[in-house]
Amino acid sequence: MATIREVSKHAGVSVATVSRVVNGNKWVSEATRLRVLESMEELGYEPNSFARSLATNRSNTIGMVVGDLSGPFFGPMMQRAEQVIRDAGKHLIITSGHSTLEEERDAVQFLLKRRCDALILHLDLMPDEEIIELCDKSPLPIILVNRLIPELADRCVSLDNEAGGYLATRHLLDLGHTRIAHITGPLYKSDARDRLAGYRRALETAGVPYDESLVVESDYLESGGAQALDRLKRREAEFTAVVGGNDLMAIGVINALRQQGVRVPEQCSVVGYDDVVMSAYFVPALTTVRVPVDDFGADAARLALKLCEGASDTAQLRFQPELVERQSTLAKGEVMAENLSLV
Amino acid sequence: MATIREVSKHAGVSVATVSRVVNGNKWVSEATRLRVLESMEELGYEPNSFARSLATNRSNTIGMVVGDLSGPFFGPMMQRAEQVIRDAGKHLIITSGHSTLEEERDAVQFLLKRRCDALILHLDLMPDEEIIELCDKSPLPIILVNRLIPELADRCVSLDNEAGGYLATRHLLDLGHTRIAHITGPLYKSDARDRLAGYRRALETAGVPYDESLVVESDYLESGGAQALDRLKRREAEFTAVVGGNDLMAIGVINALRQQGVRVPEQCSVVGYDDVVMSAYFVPALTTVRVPVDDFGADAARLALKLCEGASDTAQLRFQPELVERQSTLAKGEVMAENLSLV
DNA sequence: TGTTTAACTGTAACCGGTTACAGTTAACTG
DNA sequence: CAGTTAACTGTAACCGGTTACAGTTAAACA
Repeated sequence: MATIREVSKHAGVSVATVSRVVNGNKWVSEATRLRVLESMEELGYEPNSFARSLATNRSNTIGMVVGDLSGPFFGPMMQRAEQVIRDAGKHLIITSGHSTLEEERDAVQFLLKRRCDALILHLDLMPDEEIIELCDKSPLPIILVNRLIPELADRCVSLDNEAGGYLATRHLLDLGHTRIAHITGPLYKSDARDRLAGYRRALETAGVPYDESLVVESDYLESGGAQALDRLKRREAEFTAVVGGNDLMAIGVINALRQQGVRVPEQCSVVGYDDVVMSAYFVPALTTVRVPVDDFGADAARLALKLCEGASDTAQLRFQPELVERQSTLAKGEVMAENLSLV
Repeated sequence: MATIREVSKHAGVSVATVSRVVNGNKWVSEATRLRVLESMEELGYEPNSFARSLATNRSNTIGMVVGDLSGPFFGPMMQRAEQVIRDAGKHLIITSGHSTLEEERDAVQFLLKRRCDALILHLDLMPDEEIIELCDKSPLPIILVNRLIPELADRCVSLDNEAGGYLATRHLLDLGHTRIAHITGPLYKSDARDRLAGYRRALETAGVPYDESLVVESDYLESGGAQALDRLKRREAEFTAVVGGNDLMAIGVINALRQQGVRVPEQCSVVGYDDVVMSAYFVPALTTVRVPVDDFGADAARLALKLCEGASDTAQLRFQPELVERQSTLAKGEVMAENLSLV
């Protein structure tokens, strides 16, 4: 592979001039530029990215940490982010946090060693303080996705989860339901707490008393949805609708209800959260809260690129959730059988 | 950030010695090693990966091209590959081919410029000859995933699609079906052709004549499944079962059948291909052919790492498909209504 | 005792770019 | 016409590692 010195010799100019041509510096005469380009072509010259990075101290790489490379949630986010970053001529390195704190730290350190130009992080488990310290210490721009840390608000791309919880619950209230169960995600995660807060606000606004026995904390997994339903049953809770903390748990709930002979949505309405691809295919198609993960990806990438350029006038990026009505919810008036009791 | 020279000064040794310690070279006395390690610790030294790459001409990076970062198919593959590669202390750079030939070429060139140590490619559109030429020209190891090119067999991690097509069809034959439609993927793709070949072999083996009018070429998309069904209908084809070229088309077919009032599996059995996550959740849960994409990822990564180390004694990695029986197929004896006719 | 050899360490030349700085024109200004 | 400036080009130092080679020491061997 040809080097810049070979090209410079071939074209009869200095290496500096070749470098200028390669980097589009304007102080090169048209004649020289053409001669150099010709030589480059002829020798099949490709700049060595290692040398370039060493000299400029920029890797032209943006690092990304996601919880899971295979989950339905992150796919669209990565897709759009990669698109944006590649269009800018840079590379995206993705690593997975695998949903353990240790792995999350690892993944971040891994990317830092790699001297990425910026980092886009989706961290589930790392506590706020640790992230704040991380941002303070590292010299490179760091973007947080799907998480709002007040101290770093202008580095966060997030969704208003409180509003999402409100929206889901409000939808059921509007349908006439008043006994509404809520299966939350792990409450050490802020998104789960926020959704719960939205659930409570919706009830309050509608004048429906908050009933602790209708709320179960779970784990965002399908199996967790089924388990949570089991706990509600043991509590002898009565309800005609369920707000799932995410789509997977909602699907778990529906499957478990079905096994118990309860028909959805006729006897019990269920709302999900995330609008994962599968939700549209599931039967009954899931009514859910859409989280614009793809926009997260695109905006996080754009923000990262901007910060790489040295910009600092960043505005907080906060998205509003939307309700997607499908077939898993029904007005209480249309409930066919008597109210559901799992006792 | 401390450099190797600062560390060497601090420890009172030469840069060569520090480098030896960092790289685990054995010709260093224990005392010196400890002194150097202490200095490294004290100064918070981290080797500069650019400089290292420049000097060694290795990037410690493996590049991967997939059709789509967000699809259900590639997720598990990336997940496992990343795991394996990170455990080896290297990085994975993933780029997406976005299902156009132009983008596929782009993605590959992008990674080559980056001077990855090896490439793992899932190419849908690039013709065999171009890939062969690519492998001949580039000095680095290239692994092909989900594709078998005879000339490069020892570089391919693939599935026996012919066997898969056979398996799916055989399953339906075993259930007593004889009028079995097949909706193929685009026949310029070898996997679609192979599955079709398997379909034919199964019929032949069972003594059922091959009927061209039962085969429709489509596009691997859900909408394509519905369209294909439409074409069968217009042909006035009669059948009691369908072999889908992949899960998405199978789901498209089932949804379309349902809209026409045909019940699945009672009136028509449908088999998918891929065993995408969604298939288990779909109602009826899809009977399908499992493609071990996660193993593709892991094995491709391992193979890539091995080739990086200079190994050359590679054996071809060919997986056998498995049938996953779920609820979308039923014995013909149990067909409730009369045979299905869409006329 | 002289010679070989193993164990360890250092010097300096690379790897292939970028870029500060200096130098050379030629046009332009006062 | 001297002085300034814009346009262009080259030299060489630098980025921060790796590693060939040479040098030193001390133990092992003949």
